[in-house]
Amino acid sequence: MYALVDGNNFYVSCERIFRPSLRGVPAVVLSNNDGCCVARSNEAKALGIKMGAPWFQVKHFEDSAGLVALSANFALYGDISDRMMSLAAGLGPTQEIYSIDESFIGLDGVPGDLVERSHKIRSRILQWVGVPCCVGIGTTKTLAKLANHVAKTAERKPGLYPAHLAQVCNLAILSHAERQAVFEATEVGEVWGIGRRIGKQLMDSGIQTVQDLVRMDVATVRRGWSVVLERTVRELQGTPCIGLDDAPAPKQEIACTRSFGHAVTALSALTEAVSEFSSRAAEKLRKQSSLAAQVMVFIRTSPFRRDEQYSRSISVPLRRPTADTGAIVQAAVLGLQAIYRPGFNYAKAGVMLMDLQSDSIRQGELELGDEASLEDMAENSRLMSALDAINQRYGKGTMKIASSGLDGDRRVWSMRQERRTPGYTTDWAGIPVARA
DNA sequence: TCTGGGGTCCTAGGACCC
DNA sequence: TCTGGGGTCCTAGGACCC
Repeated sequence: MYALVDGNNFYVSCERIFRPSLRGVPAVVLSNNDGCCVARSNEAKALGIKMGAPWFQVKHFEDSAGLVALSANFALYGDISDRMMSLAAGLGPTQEIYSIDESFIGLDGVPGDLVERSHKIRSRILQWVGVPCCVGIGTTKTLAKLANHVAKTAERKPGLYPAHLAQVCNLAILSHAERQAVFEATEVGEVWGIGRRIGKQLMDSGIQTVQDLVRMDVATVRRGWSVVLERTVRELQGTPCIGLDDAPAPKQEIACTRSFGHAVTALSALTEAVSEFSSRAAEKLRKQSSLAAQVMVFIRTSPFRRDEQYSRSISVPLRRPTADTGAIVQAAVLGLQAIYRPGFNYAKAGVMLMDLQSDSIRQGELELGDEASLEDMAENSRLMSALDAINQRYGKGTMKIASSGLDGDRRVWSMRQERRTPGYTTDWAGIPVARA
């Protein structure tokens, strides 16, 4: 048995903790670069604002409906997430943190009434952290996800589902008829694992509701679609196929990519950006104690513009697996020089570290004399530890590689973030002040 | 004018092996 | 005239997730 605890409109809810004036009003949080709406309050949803809607298309609601938009404040969301997760963990013996606002809880062996227990955890999270969340319970992770959807939707759109399923929904204790009614009221596209593409294919072949999908024969699903969809159907039928992953493996690739605040044409600006992205990626790499054997760099123009398009990437193998910022930046910049073409308005660039391996395994090698020695490598590794320690203690970017540009204002490629709230819980200067 | 970022898994097809 | 069979590994691309 699994539960899924999921924060409602998570980023907006985080912002509302410290800005009570946002409660009850339509509010959205924008993606990086203030580009798209990535979180919407219920009031914003009611205005018809879709997930991922470009900001410039819904901006008019600012005047007409009092819509408030904020830039993403990931330092805040990450911190609130940690607090929420530690309380959610109290629901059962095991926990998988699935995303910034969701965790699966393994419920095996939990005594008593699961619904009552979930309501308690839910109010504790609301009271102690300030984030409203919903809990879905089912015999498989896919069913728990579905139950969570029901719990949220029953709250937001009265009438679609029975009112007693709002906030906490345990599909496993519903009567057969009640569960069937829920399945019939839910479109296949809402199911975890069914995206736009497969959703449309299913609809086209007459499979419209979850009930239609559950009734399908798994062999037909496998033949007509894939083993992935077969797993989803089995999970909906109550056969667990996806286990709880409470000790996630280290990442197999690490990326840092950004759209620019303004189009960039010069190689010098791209070099700054690529240096910065590389060094951030290298930092993440060291954090999970890995080494990278390859660096991929890409640059591209904006597909939304009429201009002539250009998009290219290149993989640069590293001479030996490394987590050294200098070596990774060097490789990325070399790659950039190889793919750069003058005359284009570049909108985005990125760096990905690939072929990751643990830093506890070192490939031995022959000393050929013309390359950095093992002593140099050890030296660099100490340098990186010092760099990370300084930035950890005195704040991100206290020390950085000079090729990423020194003067913040002249970095034309920096992303736009015009509406960001302070780091209320992560920055001394951002702590809210209460006045008498 | 203005459209995010960071991941994972699966499959098909080609290269290569004996 | 007539040219095998059975594997593995790698990669690119597609689909999905939040």
